Amino acid sequence: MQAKNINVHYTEIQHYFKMAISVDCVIFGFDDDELKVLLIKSDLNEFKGQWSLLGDIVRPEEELDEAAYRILKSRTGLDQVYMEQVHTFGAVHRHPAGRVITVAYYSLVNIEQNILRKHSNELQWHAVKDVKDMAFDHQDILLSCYERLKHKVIEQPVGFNLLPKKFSLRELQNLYEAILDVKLDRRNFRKKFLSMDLLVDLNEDEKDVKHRPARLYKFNFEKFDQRKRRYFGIGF
Amino acid sequence: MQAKNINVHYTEIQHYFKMAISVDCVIFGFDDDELKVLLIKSDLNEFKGQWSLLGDIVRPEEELDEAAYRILKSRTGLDQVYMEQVHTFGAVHRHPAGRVITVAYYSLVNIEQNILRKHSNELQWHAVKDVKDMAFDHQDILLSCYERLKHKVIEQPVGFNLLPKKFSLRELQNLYEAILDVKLDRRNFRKKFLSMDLLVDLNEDEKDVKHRPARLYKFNFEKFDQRKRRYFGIGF
DNA sequence: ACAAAAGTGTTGGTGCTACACCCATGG
DNA sequence: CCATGGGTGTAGCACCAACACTTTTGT
Repeated sequence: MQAKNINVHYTEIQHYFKMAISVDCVIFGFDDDELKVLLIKSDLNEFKGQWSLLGDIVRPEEELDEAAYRILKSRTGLDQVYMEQVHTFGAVHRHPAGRVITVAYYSLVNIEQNILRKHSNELQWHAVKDVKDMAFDHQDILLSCYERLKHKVIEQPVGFNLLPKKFSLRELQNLYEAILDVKLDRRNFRKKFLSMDLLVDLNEDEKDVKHRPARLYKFNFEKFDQRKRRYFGIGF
Repeated sequence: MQAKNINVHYTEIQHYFKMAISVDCVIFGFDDDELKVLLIKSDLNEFKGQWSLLGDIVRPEEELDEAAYRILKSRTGLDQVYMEQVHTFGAVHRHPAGRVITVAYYSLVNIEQNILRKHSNELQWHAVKDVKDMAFDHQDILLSCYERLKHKVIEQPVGFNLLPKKFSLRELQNLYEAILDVKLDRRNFRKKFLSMDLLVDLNEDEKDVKHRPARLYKFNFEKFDQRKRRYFGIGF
């Protein structure tokens, strides 16, 4: 039997318009030297008391990215945020309300400048490595976004989105150590970043710290964008 | 206004069940030292004569991966094929029949052992770099899958899925050169792959070739799987 | 003065790049 | 014997990992 093809027999597809699409946002932050994720308490009976990602149905005339951004903005008040689509989850019974297929996004925000809209205990930051027993298949979604982030952060300078505009090398290292779950050598780490020549020395030091203050830097995104990417050799 | 949240107010979502989900398959093959993609001629009026990817609606009780696999199998007859979800495309008017959101997959098949079901000119292999003017947003989908493949092939041994079980180092190098669109040094390429110690020398040579026959190898997937992955340093 | 974290160089090893000649086979 | 592609080694360079002591500041 030849499979019908939507791109051919589209007069027949009305029958199939019975699914819903949602987006789920894995909103990462970095605080207290830990990678955090913003979760909301589910009040579905099926998942009473469990935590879930921030998500919503995609509206009929709304783009997927728009929907994800709408959720992010309505919850955090933030704009201009790094966001990336990761994976689409479509297990038949993943949602109790029916066939709801969800597109997962992650985004990277700076927790410090983020004032949550509703400062309730319905919406909280959780350390990624401590999260468990999430509602729906959200644990899988979180994991896949976390894996993507781990991967991304070593090949693109996206980690800076989790830090304040001004940061010390120590904070930057703590960020990488938290995300990748590794210990790095301080001297090698500094050498690496300073030799890339993409950090701008702000001639300014940390304040209100109870030891020798560290030098502050910002990342030079313009310079990075201009630089041509080298060929990345086969490596597995 | 607070956004409604599907994970909370699901009694209201019936209203939204008006979209269709499809999957589109970017089926890559390698032949004649070129990366190919399997396309079908669209017979929608809107796209008369243009080429499109192989896709279909996801059935109500069907997983996304299942749907993609069904399409692949029904068109190529192949099973046990490498397949990976890449991205979901949801532009509001991307399909003339209504709101159809599509999940893009790519897969890697060995063209030689692949006998197309219908040997018609409706279904043909095209050199990836020559494809243009595709139906729908399929050009974008193809591009995103191709970019993903380029990326994947340098960090995971997926390229072998495009080759016969037995292959020469020359074929392997041609494959990488075609996918990455670069020229590689032959000696360095051999050194690299042989030193990884993941190719099994089959003690067998090419046949029916009008010059010195090359040694044949296979890839040792078991050994690769057992090997622990080294830490992949920050590099951008 | 002490505690705490910032800052700094060198060495050895590994892996990448660039490069040219002889070899085996078929015709 | 000629044409075609197969097969091989070395040297320089860049990058990475390992490693310990001095400096600055706050208390």
